[in-house]
Amino acid sequence: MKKEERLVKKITQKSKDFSKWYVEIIKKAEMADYAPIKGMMVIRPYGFAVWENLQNLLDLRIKETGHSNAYFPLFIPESLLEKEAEHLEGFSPEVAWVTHGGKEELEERLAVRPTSEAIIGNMYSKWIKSYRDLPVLINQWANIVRWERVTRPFLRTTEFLWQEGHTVHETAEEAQKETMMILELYKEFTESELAIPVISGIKTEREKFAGAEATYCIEALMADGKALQMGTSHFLGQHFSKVFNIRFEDRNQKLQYGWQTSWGVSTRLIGAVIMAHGDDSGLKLPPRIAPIQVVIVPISVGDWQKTVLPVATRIKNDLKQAGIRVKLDQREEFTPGWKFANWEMRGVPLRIEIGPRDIKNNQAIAVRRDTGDKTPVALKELKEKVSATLADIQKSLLKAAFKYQQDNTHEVDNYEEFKSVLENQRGLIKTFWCGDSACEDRVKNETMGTIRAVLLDKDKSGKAKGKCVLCGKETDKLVYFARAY
RNA sequence: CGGGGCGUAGCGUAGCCUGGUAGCGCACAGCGUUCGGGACGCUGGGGUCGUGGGUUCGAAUCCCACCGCCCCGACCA
Repeated sequence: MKKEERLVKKITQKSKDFSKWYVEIIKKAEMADYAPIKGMMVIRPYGFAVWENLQNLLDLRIKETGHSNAYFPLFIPESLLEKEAEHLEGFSPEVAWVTHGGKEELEERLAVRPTSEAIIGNMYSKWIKSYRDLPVLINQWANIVRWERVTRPFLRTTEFLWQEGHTVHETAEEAQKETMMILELYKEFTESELAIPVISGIKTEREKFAGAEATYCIEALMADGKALQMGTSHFLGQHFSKVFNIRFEDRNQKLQYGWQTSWGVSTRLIGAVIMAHGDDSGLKLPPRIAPIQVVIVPISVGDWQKTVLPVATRIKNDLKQAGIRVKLDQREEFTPGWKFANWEMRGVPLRIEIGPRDIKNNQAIAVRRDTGDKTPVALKELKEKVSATLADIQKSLLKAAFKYQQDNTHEVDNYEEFKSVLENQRGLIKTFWCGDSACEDRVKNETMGTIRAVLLDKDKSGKAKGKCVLCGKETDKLVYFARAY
């Protein structure tokens, strides 16, 4: 009871006003703050540390699969951006343009990159001459600007950070294989590091990336029942290689256009982590990406500086040596109770309390952020217990998120039920769709639901055929509908 | 970009209708007592009342324009 009162007092409840909760958590946990420019935010040190952890973990995977990092220019000449018509049309409403250098008006406008296919394609055409130059497997970590009308911290900001892979291959099969490999890599990454389960599949024509042949995606279900696109992997075919003239002489001495892919995830993932795991007490960060995995709060009573603090310090050093990101909060201006609440707000996965009573018993109290469980742990076992508990928290966060996803995935076979689910419960709707964009548009107009992904064959698990939820036509397209961010 | 709502200290707000010294809580600073779930007392600092213009002797308050934010639609990682 007391606990609930406290929470109500401090932050908006997640269930009561999700949007407000989300923004409040971000500000109070010092993840980010609004900048004095519309739609732009400052990622504060705590939030940026999450990004750095996430980035490192993903970067490792990208490199393990044979890719190298590089960096391309922020500005893209208009003439380059114009080359792929569909691409330009898709992005032009949200491109920021540089028109002046100092006082001089530029002869050609420069786009602030909304994505880098164009500038990278331009460079690749210079570098690729032979099949021996392939595959080109390059990734870049960069900032992107898209002039969005509606923005939200992390989920959609005018400028955001991301990673974009751009590869070129000899054959369509190879490029397709790369596209799918990255899709799987993203899926594995979000599940094992962010503890967010995702659905994956292919986008419809309507939803695919401007200029791509096919867009594959991972999508996660958020706590308000809306779906969030977490990452995309595009099979670009030869669209860009044809317009940027990326040609090579193949093994039969014939000139061929390269087969390309591009793929990316962004700082949006941080927003997903906040929404997926957070609760009324604040953030819950998965241990794998938490800037602080363990916080030690000494109980500052009596001559604690002489009795408690040395033990707390020793614990800190032990854990640090074991490779755990640990912080000892020995500030005197705050009471233990305040610190408990504060670190919970910031989502630290595990707290260790140690006071005079514990010292006597040669123990400390370990408190889990995910469950709230308090367990006394013998000091000599602490290192092992902490490591094990962190691993368990990571697992249980994923498990809880997975359960939520399952509980909110509705298999539906008629449109009445479809509408009612989307209206009342939201969540993911798994159903058949004929493939006709007229049916897709009708759903969007009537329910605001969109097709998040068309399931790939391997994920269909037996359900090969069914009837379109709208028109009733026989189809093999099993899809997920949802309202989306 | 349409429809609605809101801008007063870092945050949450009172005051606006009926023009006349900007107030409160939290946070912040200092000192002291505290400290096992958001401590308490005393003292103190902090305000272009979103911005610009107008009306008026006088504007947070009335009028106009603009900007920003939130919600609901259209567009998107």
